[in-house]
Parts: sequence; C-alpha cells; structure tokens
Amino acid sequence: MSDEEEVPEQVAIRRQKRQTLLDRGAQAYPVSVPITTSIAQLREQYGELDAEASTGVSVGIAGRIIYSRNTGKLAFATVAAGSGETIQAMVSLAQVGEESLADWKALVDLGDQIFVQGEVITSKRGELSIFVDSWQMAAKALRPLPVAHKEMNEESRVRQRYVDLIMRPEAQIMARTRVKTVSALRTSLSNREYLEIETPMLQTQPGGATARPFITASNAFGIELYLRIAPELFLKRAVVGGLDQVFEINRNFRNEGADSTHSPEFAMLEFYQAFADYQDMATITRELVQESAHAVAGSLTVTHLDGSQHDLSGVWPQVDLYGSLSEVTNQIVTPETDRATLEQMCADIDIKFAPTWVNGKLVEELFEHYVIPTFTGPTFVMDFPVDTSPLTRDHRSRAGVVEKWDLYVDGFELATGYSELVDPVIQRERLVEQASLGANGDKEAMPLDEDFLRALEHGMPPSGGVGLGVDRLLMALTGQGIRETVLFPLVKPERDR
RNA sequence: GGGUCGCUAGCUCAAUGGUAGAGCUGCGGACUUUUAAUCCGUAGGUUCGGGGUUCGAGUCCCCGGCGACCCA
Repeated sequence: MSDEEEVPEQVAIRRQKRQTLLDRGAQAYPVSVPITTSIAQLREQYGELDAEASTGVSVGIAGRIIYSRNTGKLAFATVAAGSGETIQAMVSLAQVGEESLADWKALVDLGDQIFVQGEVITSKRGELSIFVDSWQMAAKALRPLPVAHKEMNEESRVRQRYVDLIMRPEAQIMARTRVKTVSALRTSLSNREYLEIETPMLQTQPGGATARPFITASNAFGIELYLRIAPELFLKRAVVGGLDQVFEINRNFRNEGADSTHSPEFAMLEFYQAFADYQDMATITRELVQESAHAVAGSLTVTHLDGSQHDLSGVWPQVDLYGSLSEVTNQIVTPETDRATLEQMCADIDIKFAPTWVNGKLVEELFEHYVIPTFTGPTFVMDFPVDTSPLTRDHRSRAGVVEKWDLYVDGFELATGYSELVDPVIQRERLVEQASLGANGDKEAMPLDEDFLRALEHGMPPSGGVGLGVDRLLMALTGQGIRETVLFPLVKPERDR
C-alpha cells in the first residue's frame, strides 16, 4: 500500500484495521472458517423459540455484518446471509473476555464477513441470537456500505450491483426470480419434447433479424465476424436436419441504443417446431408465459413492485393488425393502401419516417401509435405486412400479409411468432430484395446467406417458430425496467473524476 | 435523435450570486439486552470536467461527461 495513494478516510481506516489483524497473528481473509450450519437453517430450526430461551446447542455461522450496536460490556450485531436471512450475534465481556470484546468493537465494521461460534439462544426481546464464545474475521471489508435506510441512486445500483445485492432485498429477489423464470422455460419446453441446442454466437454473416450487428474479427482466419443478432437461421438448419423441436436460450447482440425496454445484449428464447403453424406457436407461447408466472408468483396473477396486479390467465385475445388500425383511425388501411395515404397518416401524428422505409414499416408505426395503447392485457397482434417480415410465409388465405403475430404485454413486445417461410425460392427472392435494401444504405437489412438457402433447398418441413425476450418476460412478471432484470447491464464507463 | 431534470462529504440530501451545511457512516468517550440502539464530543469537500460572465459562481452562460424520465 503506497502512502501516496489517495483513498477516502474510511477506506484508509479499514486498511489499518486489516493490518492490525495481521500484526497480531490473526487473519483478515482466512481460507475457510469452521461453519456448522447456515443462518437460514437456524431460522427454520429455532425460529419459534420464546424470549430468553437457551438451547445448549453450539453452532458456527458466518455472514455479513449489516447492523452493529456496541454497548458497554455486551455488543450486538446483525449478521446477514447473502439471500437476506439474518441472525443476531451477542458478544459479552463475561463470555469472550476483555481483549476479544475490545477487538470486536475496534476491528469489526459494518460490511465485514464475520464468523461467530456459540450457543443458540434468544435475547430478552426474543431475538434469535448466537451467544458468542469466539469470533473470527471471515473477510475484512475495506469499503463502507451505503446507509441502509436510504435508497441508493439508480446509477450506483446498476454500476455496483454487488452493493445493490447486499443492500436491497428487491435486487436479490430479482436475481432469483430470473433464475426461476429461465428454469421454468426450460422445464416447460423440455416437457414438450423440445431439445435445447447451442448455435453460433460468432457468425460469418449476421442474419435472422433486421438489426445492426457488432463487428469483430478472427485473427486466425483473417475474416470479419459478427456477434449474432439472432439464432434463427441456425435453429432452422437444425430443423432441416431432423431436430424437429429445438430451442435455444442465449444472448443476442444488437448494435443499437439502450432505453427502458432495449439493451445492446439481451437474452432471447427461440423455439421451432416442425409441423406446427403460428396458431400452434401462439398457444405454446401463452402456456410458457403462464407456466413461468406460476413458477415465479405461484399464480397467474402477478404483482408488480408498485403493487399493481396483472392477470395473465385465460386465453388471450387476438387482434388483426390492419383491421384494428382501421377501426381505431376510422380509415380503412389494408396492404393495398397507397404510399401517399400512409405518409399523410404518419405526418398527421408527427411520426418521422425515412424515404427508405417500406410501406409495411409505416403501417407498423401507425399501429404502435394508435392501437397498442388500447390493449388492456396480453394481446396477440395477427398478420403483419409482407415487406417487413422476410422470413415469414405468406398468409394461407389473405393477400399482402404474412402469418406472423406479435405478443404485447404491458405495452411492449414480449414475443413474436411465425409460420416459417420454408419455400427456398420465395425465401431467396425475399433475401435478395433485403440485400438490395442493404446496398441502398439500410444498415439493418439482411445480407444473403447462401448456406441457409442451401439448407432450405434440402426441404424444411412446415414449421412454426417463436422468439421471446427473456428480459422482457421478467419485465412482464415483475414490472421492472430491463436494466433491473439484468444483473450486470451494460453501462458506459465512468470517466476519470 | 429531441426535450426536461439531476450530478455537492463514504451514503442520502440542503445551501436569494456573498464564510459549502445536516442526518447516517467514521473517529474518541459512556453504557451487560440492543433492533436504523441511545447519549456526549469530533473529523470529513477538486460542489462531475473544462471554459466564460462577475468585485465574488455549488448557484448564471457555453462546451463536454454520466444518469433518470418523457417524446420520436
């Protein structure tokens, strides 16, 4: 430790306490401490004791000091396990002796990981406690924790999630809810005979969605590589090969802005099923969301952090995209509606559009503006414009639209499902058209993936497919923003201050 | 991309353009049943960075950084 190094006073003091421990032959960071049980287990086993009970049972436990009350000859501390269970430690002069009590007061700080060994008792006020025979530093914290009874600001919570997890039970709950949710998705899909497979994150050309990719490079191959924007084209290759029901839960990367519903890297579930169509996939998607809600909340009514309740039960309504837009605007809009009319409608409500935007994109913008705010519960939006959905097959009976739905929950898009386009000739035409858009400067358009087309030319069975945002599912279940659902969201680096 | 708001002590926040403060934390002391312990004392600042206006800037203006919210 250099004297020239500028550290806050409280950090310097804690470093000195660490050194004091070492100087007297104790350890500040022992390789292990002899715990015999967990705080949670003690709570479960002895949670019902009366006040001033003694058990005669001696245990060793470890945890983080989150409150400390040093009185004269009997000191109290609240020791917390990572998941939030707490137990009180009582350090008395009579039990540990003068020197040990003095060291406890002088060297143990809020935030330290501590080991205590002693009898399980309850205090006069009935608090479950360890009456300490001996104690030992388990890991000295060199930085002070923020104050416990004021909320940290949002930026610090995201930048230092480890502190957020220590201080805020909601952060712990969210992290654990995410695990439950992903696990429920895997279980639900596995119960339906789906196989979880892994497809490339590094791709020689990005595809399966319209988005700008992150670009990287292979030194060994001397070529550009792209972080995937979607796994779709590989999952479909797997279906061509006879893996009839496949899914993947993993990260996608899109080189775009971040806001309360978008993150540059986000977790996505995609699943594909041969001999299913988009209606079949809508049913499975609803069931997956409902089974996740049940796993997380024990009910199909989920409660958000603000206390509002959201019912996810039942069969969810399906609204027709063009039909509902026509209804809300009192103006017939169809796939045949001409460009000038659409542009005028957008201009009327100040939607700024680029000349490169296709008609379907204008329709979708209008739809988002007019219709989405009218949804009151989970809603499937059915049958999208052809020109924004190059990987979806034409509707079986309606011209100008494709068999695609978007599932909206709480006003945002949670999932999207297709009857997949499997005709390799039409797929090639669509991709060529997309590639020409790319040549015209639309950086989101898809390049031509010859190997994917070759796979389709081997015959892909009629199939349904779905993409579901895992972060967004967490948002729907908890009512939190995307940055709260992700443990360590991307944050811009702090400049030197 | 546009707009609004914010950034001050370890943390949460104050401060008409006029000596930068409080609570908690820390440090010293008292206290053998405390629960955000209490009581007494005390320390702690590059006010996000840079420039400008002014006798004087945390405060006003400009540029930049980071974040939140709203709009597109």
